[in-house]
Amino acid sequence: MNKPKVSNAIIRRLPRYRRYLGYLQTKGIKKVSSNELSELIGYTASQIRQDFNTFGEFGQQGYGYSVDYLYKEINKILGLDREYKTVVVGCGHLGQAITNYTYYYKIGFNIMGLFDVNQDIIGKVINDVEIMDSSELKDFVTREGVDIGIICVNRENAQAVADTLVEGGVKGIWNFAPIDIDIPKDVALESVHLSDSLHALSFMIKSLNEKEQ
Amino acid sequence: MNKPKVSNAIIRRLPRYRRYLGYLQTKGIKKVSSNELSELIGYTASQIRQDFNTFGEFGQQGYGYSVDYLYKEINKILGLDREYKTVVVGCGHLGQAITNYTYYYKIGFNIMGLFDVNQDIIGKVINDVEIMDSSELKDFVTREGVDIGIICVNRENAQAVADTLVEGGVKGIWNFAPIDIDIPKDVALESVHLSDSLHALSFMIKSLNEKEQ
DNA sequence: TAGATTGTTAATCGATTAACAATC
DNA sequence: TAGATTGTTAATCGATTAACAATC
Repeated sequence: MNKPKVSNAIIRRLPRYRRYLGYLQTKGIKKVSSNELSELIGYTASQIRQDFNTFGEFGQQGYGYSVDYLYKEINKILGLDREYKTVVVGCGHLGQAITNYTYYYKIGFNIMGLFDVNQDIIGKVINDVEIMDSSELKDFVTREGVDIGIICVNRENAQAVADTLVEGGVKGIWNFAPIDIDIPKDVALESVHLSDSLHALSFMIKSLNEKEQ
Repeated sequence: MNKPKVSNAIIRRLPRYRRYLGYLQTKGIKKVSSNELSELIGYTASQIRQDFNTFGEFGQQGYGYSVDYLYKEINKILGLDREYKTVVVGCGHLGQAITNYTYYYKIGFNIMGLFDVNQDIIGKVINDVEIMDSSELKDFVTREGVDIGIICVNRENAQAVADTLVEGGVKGIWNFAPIDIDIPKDVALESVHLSDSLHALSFMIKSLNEKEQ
């Protein structure tokens, strides 16, 4: 009922904490202090403690944090302690890359269906999932109770696909089309704007160039 | 000499301004006020004016901003008024998607070479560029004066590829491997952490769920 | 117990927003 | 000229950092 309202800055840091804790786990490290994490990740120890304490008390004074426990708790915070039924719309290289990626690191995101409008590739099977005609998208999403739709179509069709996904009842959309799509505010939206990212890189290169001169 | 030190927040907004100004251009719109931009993009008019004035005076009091002029100026600010020699390392689906993408929206990022370690695909041609053996990467980068390296290899090999690119003398790296690579601070680095993005989406879905209950 | 490190409050810093004088 | 809108300063807000008491 009472939304705690977590800032976007913290949301962006959480997956990073998770990544490093996973790394420590593979190293067999059992315990870590905020200072050690600070050295590893690059955030201040103070910020790390503040971030964790937004969600609970996960440490032990005088000792530090249990890597295993903290990793599990952050997974819970991120909502990674469950499975998400997922579809990919648009099976070009990007769609296939994302499908493989999600398949490979399979932790909770099950690709239930692939969709495309191109008749030449409909019927093709990728990672045990058949590519279906996009005209079946809405029915499939509704029938199967799909949670997440991944949009890998072009700019022109992205909004229409998003509308269909929302009508079908998805809870979240991961958008790769280079456009800001519009959806109801009770559906989560995460967009990856590759061109924006590339242009930010261009800016940084230019800035470093100017500094040198 | 004197670095103006532009905040990361502004850097992230700049490509977005560019995107919307490009959109206004295709609509044939010649003039826009900070209030109109605010409505369109979602930032406050005050922030928009502040952002622009970090770099210069691009508007005219009582009138607004010339779309064409502002678009050109933002391109200059972003360093998009030049060409970048670019290579892609790793030609799986992701590498090919990025190659196609960069080829399709060809504005300044020329893919000069593609590299992979897989002998089965070396020699294959994508968008007029042949896939070469990764062992030739460093020589190629040095010889051709490559500016940007795009890393689309797996986590295990990403740091080694980055090292090679830096040795070859690139000015910037666009990294898609799910790891924080380490490079000298005079080389620009932009990482796209797909898993972090997906996990942020998961968090947002969970938060919206909890709000509903 | 003494030392270490968290949890948390208070201080600082930076970014965003509001307000308005300048001026087209 | 009057109206509109920028450029810019000042006020506010929020996020980060510092400090330290609590406590393992």
